[in-house]
Amino acid sequence: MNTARQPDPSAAPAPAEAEAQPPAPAPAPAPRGAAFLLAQIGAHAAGRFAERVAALGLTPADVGLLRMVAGRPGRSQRALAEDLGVVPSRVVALIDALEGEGLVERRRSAGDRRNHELHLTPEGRRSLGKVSRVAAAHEDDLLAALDPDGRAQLLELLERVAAQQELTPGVHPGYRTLAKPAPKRKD
Amino acid sequence: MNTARQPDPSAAPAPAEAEAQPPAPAPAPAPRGAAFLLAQIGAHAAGRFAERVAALGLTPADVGLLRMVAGRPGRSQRALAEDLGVVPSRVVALIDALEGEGLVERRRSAGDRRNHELHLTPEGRRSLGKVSRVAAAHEDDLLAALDPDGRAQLLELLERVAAQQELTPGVHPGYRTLAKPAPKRKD
DNA sequence: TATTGTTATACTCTATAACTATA
DNA sequence: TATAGTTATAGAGTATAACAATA
Repeated sequence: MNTARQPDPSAAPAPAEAEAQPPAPAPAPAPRGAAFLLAQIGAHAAGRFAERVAALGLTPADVGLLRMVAGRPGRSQRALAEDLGVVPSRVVALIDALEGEGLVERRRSAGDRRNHELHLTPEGRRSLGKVSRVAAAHEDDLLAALDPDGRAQLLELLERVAAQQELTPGVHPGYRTLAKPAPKRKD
Repeated sequence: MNTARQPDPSAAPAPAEAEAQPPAPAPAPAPRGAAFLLAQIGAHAAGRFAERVAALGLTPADVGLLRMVAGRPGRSQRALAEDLGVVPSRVVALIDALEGEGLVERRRSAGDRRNHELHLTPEGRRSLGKVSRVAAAHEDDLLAALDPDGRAQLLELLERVAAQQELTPGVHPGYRTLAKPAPKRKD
């Protein structure tokens, strides 16, 4: 795994493309707010994390699911679906994959035989351990620009924002059919 | 548009599910680092922004494209594709949509008739103006937890991270086939 | 022959809804 | 009749690659 290189079209100064444009002091209404930076860095971070866990044969969604199962073993798929904000059929597919790799186990509930209690296998636990190490490296690379003090500051600010926005701790919105693609065009 | 509500399964304490797990003081390896928060908040921000611009009949990708065309009118589709890190055929589809709504215009280049020079129409400019207002409201809502001082701090920290990570200003990684979904499973 | 833009095709992901088995 | 889980189907979005026009 490399460390943090992005292509870098780097928007070369562009030869002014003289045509009808004035010297253009601020030609591009490029978004420069914190909201855009958060979305940009967030997507970048998610992408890099995906690359890293892909090396472990996992997707970010897999990781989230492993974490939730680890956090509360015995959970039903329906409960999981609700917490993640996805449809139950999607949980089926996700668990199928994890079970196929021997990381998660479905157990028929004794009490209500319709339920599947979800549990991590020993290998699932090992896998999650690897994820933790990967996540630590990821964090360190992503915040390479900041010293411990800056990182603490950033963390504190982000926590305040997350709390005020009522984001469920540990649940990435990526599960929730990310903001319906579009209102459907008319042509 | 509402302001900032997310479901909120709120991770109820969970009845300890006694089985083989000890009382588990920290049962869930829920990610609590800044990297995760950045990804989480970033996705949330992107989703909310998508909702807002959807009200204008636009997708976030449309907005990015409008901004780039506005920033450097006359650009060719190929140049745009390179800057965004996407394949040219995708630019075709994006521009088709924007042209269909009369926001962008293709003009055959006089010099090289293979090229299409892209320009904003007056309506495209108006549309971008609306986007700016929406973006400001979005920023304000997203950072409601922070006072002006905190916002400035956050912005500064994010800018440092973005620069170190070599993120192209104004270009959301969402265009770049977000980190190939998975390494393909073996079952 | 190389390049810009376009179209055609295939693939992946996801939600919807029908279906099974339990209750 | 209602609920947990599953399967079948269809839709959206995207990349790949073949193609047309121009250089």
